[in-house]
Amino acid sequence: MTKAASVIHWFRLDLRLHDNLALRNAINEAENRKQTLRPIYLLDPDLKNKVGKNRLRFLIQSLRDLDANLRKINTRLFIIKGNVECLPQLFEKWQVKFITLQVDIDAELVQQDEVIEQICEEKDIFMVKRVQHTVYDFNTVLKNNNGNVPLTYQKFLSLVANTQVKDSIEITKEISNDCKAPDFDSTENDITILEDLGFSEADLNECKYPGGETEGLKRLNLYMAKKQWVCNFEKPNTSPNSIEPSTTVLSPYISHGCLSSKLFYHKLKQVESGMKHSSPPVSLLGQLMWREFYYTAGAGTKNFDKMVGNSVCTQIPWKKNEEYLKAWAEGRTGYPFVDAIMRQLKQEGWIHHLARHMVACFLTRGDLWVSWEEGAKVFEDYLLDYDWSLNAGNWMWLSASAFFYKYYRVYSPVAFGKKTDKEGLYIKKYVPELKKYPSEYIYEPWKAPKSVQTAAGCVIGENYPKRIVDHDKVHKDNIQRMNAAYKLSKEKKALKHYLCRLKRPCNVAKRNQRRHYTFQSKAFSE
DNA sequence: AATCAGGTTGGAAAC
DNA sequence: AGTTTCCAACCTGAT
Repeated sequence: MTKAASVIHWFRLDLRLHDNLALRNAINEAENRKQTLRPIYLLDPDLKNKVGKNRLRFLIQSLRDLDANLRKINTRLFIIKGNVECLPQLFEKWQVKFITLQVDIDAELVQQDEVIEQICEEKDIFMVKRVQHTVYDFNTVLKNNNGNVPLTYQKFLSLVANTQVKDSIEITKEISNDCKAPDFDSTENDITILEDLGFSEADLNECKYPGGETEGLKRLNLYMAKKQWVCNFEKPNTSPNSIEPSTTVLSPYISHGCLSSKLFYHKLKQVESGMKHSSPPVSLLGQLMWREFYYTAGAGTKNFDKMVGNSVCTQIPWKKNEEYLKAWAEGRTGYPFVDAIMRQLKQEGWIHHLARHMVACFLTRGDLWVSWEEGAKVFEDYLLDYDWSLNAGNWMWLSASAFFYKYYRVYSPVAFGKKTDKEGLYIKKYVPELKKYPSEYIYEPWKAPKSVQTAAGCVIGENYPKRIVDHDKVHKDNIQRMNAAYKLSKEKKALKHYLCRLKRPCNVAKRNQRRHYTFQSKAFSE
C-alpha cells in the first residue's frame, strides 16, 4: 500500500549529488517511509525558443551526467518533457506525499514556486526547500542589514564577515531496493538526443566546456591543485583576450549547479590556509563573493532584471535602436575588438569578465546608447554561465545604472584590448576576415590605407563593416547624457524624499522588502 | 547636516 | 617601463 506512494526531488539549478541537502532529505524520507524515490527534471520543450544552442547542449550534457551519477546510487533521473503544469498530474500518478527542491531566485522560478506551493498545500504534500545555490543565505544577509539591500561590495562583505559556512555534504550511499522505482528500466522519458529539442549535433560548434557534475568537479580539482596560481590570482590582471581562458571557467558549472558554490568556497579556504594569498575583491574567493553580493541584491530588489520599477536602478533614457543592437549582437560593429568578443560569445558560450565589461559598456553608456536590458537578453541566450542575478547586476554595473557610478570612465574599443594583446591575435582568431591585417591597424582597420586593405584581402565597407559610430566623438556625448540623467534622477529623489517627509516618516527598508521563501521547520531535521 | 573616504579592473599624457 | 596626474566629478556609507 505504501509502496505506491513517492517522494520527489525536483532538480532545477542543482544538477549534482554533492552538497545537495534537498536531495539527501528526499532520500532519507523515502527510506524512512519505504516509498519510491523519484528524482525528476522538467525539461520544457519550449526551451529551444528561449535558450541558445550552446547552453541547451550544456544542460543536456549535465542531465545525462546527473542520471549516470544517480544510477551509481541505485536510482535514476526521470526527465519529464513539459513545464511546471505537468506537476499536478505527476503528483496524482505517483501518489506524491513529499517533495524537496532548492530555492532559486530567478523571478520566473519564484513565480512558479508560488503556484506549486499552493498546489502542495491543497494536496497535503509536504515540501522542503533548501537554500543551497549560494554560500550564504541571502535572506539572513538582508535581515542583518535591516532588510536593506547592500549597495556596495564592501558593505556586503562586512555583513557576512562573521558567518560560519556549513560543510558541504556528500551523497554516496546506495538507496535500498524498496525505494527503487518500479519503472526504473523504462526508457520512455530518456533524453535521447538534441534533436528532441530541435537541434542536431552537426549544427553546433566544437564543445569546449562539456556540462555535468563530473566535469565540474574535475575542473575544480584541476585548478585547486595549482596552489600558487590560486593564491596569486588577481582578477584585474587576467587577460580578457588570451586565446585560452585566463580564468577558471567554473562559472557554467556553478550556474547550473553542477558544482556547489559552498564546495568551491571550502576548497579555496583550504588552498589559501597557511599561504600568502590575494584577497577580495580581486582574489578567486573574491569572485565567489561577487556572486553572493549580486544574489543578495537580486533577492532583495523587486524587478531586479528591469530598469523601470527597480529601486536600485538609475532611470536612464536609453534609445531603441534595432540596427545597433543587431550589429552588436552579431559582431559587426566595425570595431574588431568588440566584434571578436561577441563572436567568441556566440561560438563558445563563454567570454572573459573584462571582455563582458568592454561589450556591455559599448552597447550602453559608452557608444550605442541601447538599454542594458537588451544586452542582458543577448547574454541570456548565449552565455553558458547565464545567471539571473549576476546578469542583471553586472549589466547595471557596466551601464552605470547601479552599484557603479563613475560613468565618465569609458572603455575604449581601440585602447583596452591593446593592453593585453598588442598584436591582435585574439581578433585574428575570431574575426578571420582581418587575419592578414598588420598589427598596426588591427584595432582600427579603417585607418589602413586602401592599398593595405586590398593587400590584406579585406576592404573596409565591403568585406568588413565600417564602424557604426565614431567612438571618440560619441562617448563624449554619452557622458553628457549620463550626466543629465543622473541630475534628473537626483532631483526626483530629492522631491520624493521631501514629499515623503511631509506625509510621514517612511520606512524605505520595509517598502523595498520582497517576499522570501525559505523552508523552516523544526519538526524536520536534516 | 555636512563632510569625507573609498570604490574589483579607463584613457591619455606627463614624468 | 612603470608610476603619477589630469579629466571632470559619480555614489554609498560612516561619522
